[in-house]
Amino acid sequence: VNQSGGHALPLFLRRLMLRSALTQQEQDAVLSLSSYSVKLMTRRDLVTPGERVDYSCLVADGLVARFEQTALGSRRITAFHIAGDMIDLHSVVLPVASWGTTALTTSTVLKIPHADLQEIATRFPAIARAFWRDTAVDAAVLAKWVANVGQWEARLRIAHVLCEMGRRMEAVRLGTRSQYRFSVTQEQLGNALALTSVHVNRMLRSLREEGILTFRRSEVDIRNLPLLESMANFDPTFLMLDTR
Amino acid sequence: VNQSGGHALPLFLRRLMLRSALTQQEQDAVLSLSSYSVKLMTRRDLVTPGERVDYSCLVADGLVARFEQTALGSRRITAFHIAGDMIDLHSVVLPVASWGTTALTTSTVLKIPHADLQEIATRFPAIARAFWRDTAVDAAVLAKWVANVGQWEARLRIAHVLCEMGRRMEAVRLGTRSQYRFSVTQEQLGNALALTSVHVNRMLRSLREEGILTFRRSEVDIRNLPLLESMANFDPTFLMLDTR
DNA sequence: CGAGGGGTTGATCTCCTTCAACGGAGGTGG
DNA sequence: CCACCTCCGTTGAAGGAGATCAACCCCTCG
Repeated sequence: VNQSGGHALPLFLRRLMLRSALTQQEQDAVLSLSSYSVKLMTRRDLVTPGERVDYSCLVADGLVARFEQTALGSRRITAFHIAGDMIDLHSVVLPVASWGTTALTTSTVLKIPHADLQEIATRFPAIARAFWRDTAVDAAVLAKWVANVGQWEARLRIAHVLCEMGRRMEAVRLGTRSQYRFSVTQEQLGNALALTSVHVNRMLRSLREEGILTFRRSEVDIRNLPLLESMANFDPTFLMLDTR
Repeated sequence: VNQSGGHALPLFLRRLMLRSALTQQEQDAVLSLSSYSVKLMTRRDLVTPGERVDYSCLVADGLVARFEQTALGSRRITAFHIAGDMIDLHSVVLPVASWGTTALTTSTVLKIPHADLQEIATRFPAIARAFWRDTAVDAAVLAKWVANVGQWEARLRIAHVLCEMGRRMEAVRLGTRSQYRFSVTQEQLGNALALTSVHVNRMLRSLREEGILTFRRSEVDIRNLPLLESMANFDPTFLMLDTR
């Protein structure tokens, strides 16, 4: 109960407060949530699709993906989650998730009982609103992905995701918007963007050859961020990371 | 205030209650929400992207689409909304929407002030939870779309959407899961599915020639629903329309 | 009756997939 | 400590699903 990974709750609170104002009392309630920490190896599933859960997962460290799965077992990544992200806040109100979550790298995750989340949401309407708001932002990001995957050619899709991740990394101080660690394989990146790993590789090469960015050994280094953002038509407002 | 389109609130309440249990008192609170009804012609925008709104939109009649828009003006449909759908419940907690909404056919929409929605959500935690849950289901549907658009070839994407709309139409008694009115042009359907209208046309033809379904003059008639659902890998649970 | 939007079909082109091979880095066991 | 193994990245060649371009049709509405 509130063992290691103790940095995650403050991080989560900070993210909540980027989007919602909370009183000191409400902040304390969030910080005193009980939790237990779980360490996951690469490729370990955290939640399998259709499973009933009674806790939500807060990433303390590492990289976790949310995915859809068909009856045949094929998976499609629909979201990447980094430290400070509550992956499945949704499950508080939808305990039988339609999606699954899996660790892309060795990760530490805090499991927080639904009962506790529900309790503080009921006690503090502002917290309920903050949770609801975070779920709404999540939907907005997914809507952007639908548009992104459906609308543009491979290079621009890759560009868009790398812009998005940069902003999110920066918001939790895991790097800057143009330099950060992103431990996905080209295969996984392609899976999320509806591309084959072969084509992801070729497009990364073309971006590299044009001096726009490099992506080697999990390190993203965007050399020409304004160009990348403009070609991807990237507009960060949908992330709701610096508004109030 | 609560003029015509008066059937919409009961429809909305029924949909909420498919997913959440509410006491009589809570039900009354939902039904007595104030609203004013707006009639929209085809291709009229209801909310433009980036606009600040102080009301949410409940579809009473017609077909409304939610879309993403780039700086250049190109649009991508990310959701279809039918009677009983609260299109942008999200905007209660995110008043500056990142998306827009537009009428695909002549439609009637009830605008419900955020202040009122917020008020009943604060007064009744169960209603707050029901709203939050609906937002979570919306995210789940979007996640399915990400996977659907990214994963399968054109025929199967079309099949999947037609299965989805059938279930939703049936849930609000606008038809059956295999026969319903869906007033989108092939252009709009393609826009939502990342396909050109030309290719949508060809795929609909191939589905028709194989006796699986017809889609003429806005009327969807699925002749072989089991086959369609299985080829699209359609699993209706993500819609949360018959669970509790 | 004319105009315009949407549906239908054909021909060509292209972006991306598929298949296949090889290389490099890290990890493991002898 | 080195050999082996496996996963991932890299590159080439060929094939295909869907886009693009361009007609023509039908229906509706003014």
